[in-house]
Amino acid sequence: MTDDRPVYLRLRDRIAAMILEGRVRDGDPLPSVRSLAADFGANPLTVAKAYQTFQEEGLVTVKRGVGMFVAPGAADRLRTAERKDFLENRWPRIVSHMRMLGLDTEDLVERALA
Amino acid sequence: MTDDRPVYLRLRDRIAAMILEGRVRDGDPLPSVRSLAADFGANPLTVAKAYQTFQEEGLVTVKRGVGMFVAPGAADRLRTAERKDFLENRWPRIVSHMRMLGLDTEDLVERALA
DNA sequence: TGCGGTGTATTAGGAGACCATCACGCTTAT
DNA sequence: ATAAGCGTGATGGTCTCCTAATACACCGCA
Repeated sequence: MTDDRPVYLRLRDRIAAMILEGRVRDGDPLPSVRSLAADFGANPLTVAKAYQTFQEEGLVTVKRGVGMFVAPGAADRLRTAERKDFLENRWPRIVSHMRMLGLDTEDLVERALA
Repeated sequence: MTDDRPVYLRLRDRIAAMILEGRVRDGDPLPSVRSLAADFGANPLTVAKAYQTFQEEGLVTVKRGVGMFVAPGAADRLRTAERKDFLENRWPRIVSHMRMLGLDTEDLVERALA
């Protein structure tokens, strides 16, 4: 209801949040696909699909038979990429939508600090 | 690429924008499903599906064999509903996402709506 | 009355996401 | 050496959603 996006994308967001919020740092081990699958009530392959998107960007390194680890500088690179995507793609649309709805600046900022 | 959402939802946004921006007013005829389909390169039934979401909310009235028309007070009701949805559901997530990225919400909002 | 416009019910196709299963190769700890 | 845990590959199936093609029912006007 609240989020109808695919499971593997929500998992991707969860993993990204762990890195961006510093809950896991460079070189730290990430949760195994099996444990994350158990936590999330999902299939291990679905979790693997989420991790795969980070591997392709070199943000996590894989040691076969051991696990997945945060790549060096992953947090910075991820933050840079996410900022760029947000500011260049998402934010302009959000702004035009807000203008179309005639939303007030004070109202938005006020709610943002709640 | 830039928007992977279903066609009927993008059409819904386009129709909503026509109403919210006052390009069509109460009682005005809306583009026929066939003409909109031709413009958008979509199927007439896909357009009909977009219109259907507005019918269910009573924002457009249907005259079979004639066309679709903007219902009385549609713009106001639509604006109210869209504002509520944005402020209650979308905006909080956007704000938390900006915080995670270390972006200044207040600064961005003021620049955007200046 | 006939024609061209309208919306729409039916039906079917296709794509994507997700899960289940089995198996394999790898590494680490016991 | 053995066992346990790890990521990964190959299949296959199911489910949901989106989209499409066809055909039909309706209305207004010449």
